[in-house]
Amino acid sequence: MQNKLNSYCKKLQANAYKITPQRQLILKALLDHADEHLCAEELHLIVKKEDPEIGLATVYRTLELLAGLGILNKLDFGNGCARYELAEQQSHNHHHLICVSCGRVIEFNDDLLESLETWIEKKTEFRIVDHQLIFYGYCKECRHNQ
Amino acid sequence: MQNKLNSYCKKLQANAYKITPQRQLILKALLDHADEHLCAEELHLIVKKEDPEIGLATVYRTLELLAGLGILNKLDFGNGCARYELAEQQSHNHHHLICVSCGRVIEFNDDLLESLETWIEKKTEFRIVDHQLIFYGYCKECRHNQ
DNA sequence: CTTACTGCAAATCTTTTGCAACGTC
DNA sequence: GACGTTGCAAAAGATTTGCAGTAAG
Repeated sequence: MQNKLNSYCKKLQANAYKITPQRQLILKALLDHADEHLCAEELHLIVKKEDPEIGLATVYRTLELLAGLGILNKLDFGNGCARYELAEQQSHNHHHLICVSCGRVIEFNDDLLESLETWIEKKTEFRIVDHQLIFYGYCKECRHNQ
Repeated sequence: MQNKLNSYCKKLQANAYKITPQRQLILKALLDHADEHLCAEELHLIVKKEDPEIGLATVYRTLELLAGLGILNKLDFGNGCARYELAEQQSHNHHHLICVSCGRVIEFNDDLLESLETWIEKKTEFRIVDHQLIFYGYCKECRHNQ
């Protein structure tokens, strides 16, 4: 936990960004909720508990900054707001199962997509640098409740 | 073209929705730009050429209606606005390559994902009803221009 | 001390909604 | 004629921006 926070701070410094209490709070909150895919508003609620003065705009600016540095992945689950996850600890090949009934987001790892990418690159001469795969459906619990 | 328009109108009527000039114009515009992934605003600009009175809200309401009937797929490429494509003529397994340089959207068909879905359903007991796969990268042209 | 960063409020952008008028069936 | 549909304007929700004050290096 603490060493991850440190490495993020180093990355900020390495790019001439300053380590501010707000940024540290936001990073800490992201680490504390590493499995949750928070959006800006939710993150704002969390960090406000520690520092009620912190502004929503700061959260947005920080998230954009961290995503630009590759510390975060910006995700779009079609809920009308962007969601974020820590990039580092996830492998390249992890995807999301979104339950259309309860909204639960389940992570799922796989590497089948890698061979697919290679095939596409050969076939289309498109140079792939990133991808997003989302499955919509019903999770185990929702299926049993119906 | 014309028979597709007819079949969409029949689907509307079958669900007790009325065939209005606005809805016909929107469907026609979607057919005329079947390869483009238009967003509400772009579609509005197109149909306004035929009927300057048509309102943006009507476009939004119609798109939502058509997506609900399965005539359209609603897509989210992370541009801050929803985009739409005609569902029917596309197979279930077609995906999008988005060039991060020029924004071009290239379609791409494949069925590798089907076996992946089957595997996931077995492994996670998640019942998949839909998916969205997006690749980000550089298209052939942008690669050559650099 | 310099320059980046913050909080606030206002602006922006996409999408939704309320409502009276209108048009389809 | 009934009721779904439209256009407009206002509202809503997410995100961005301008700016004056603040603080990190």
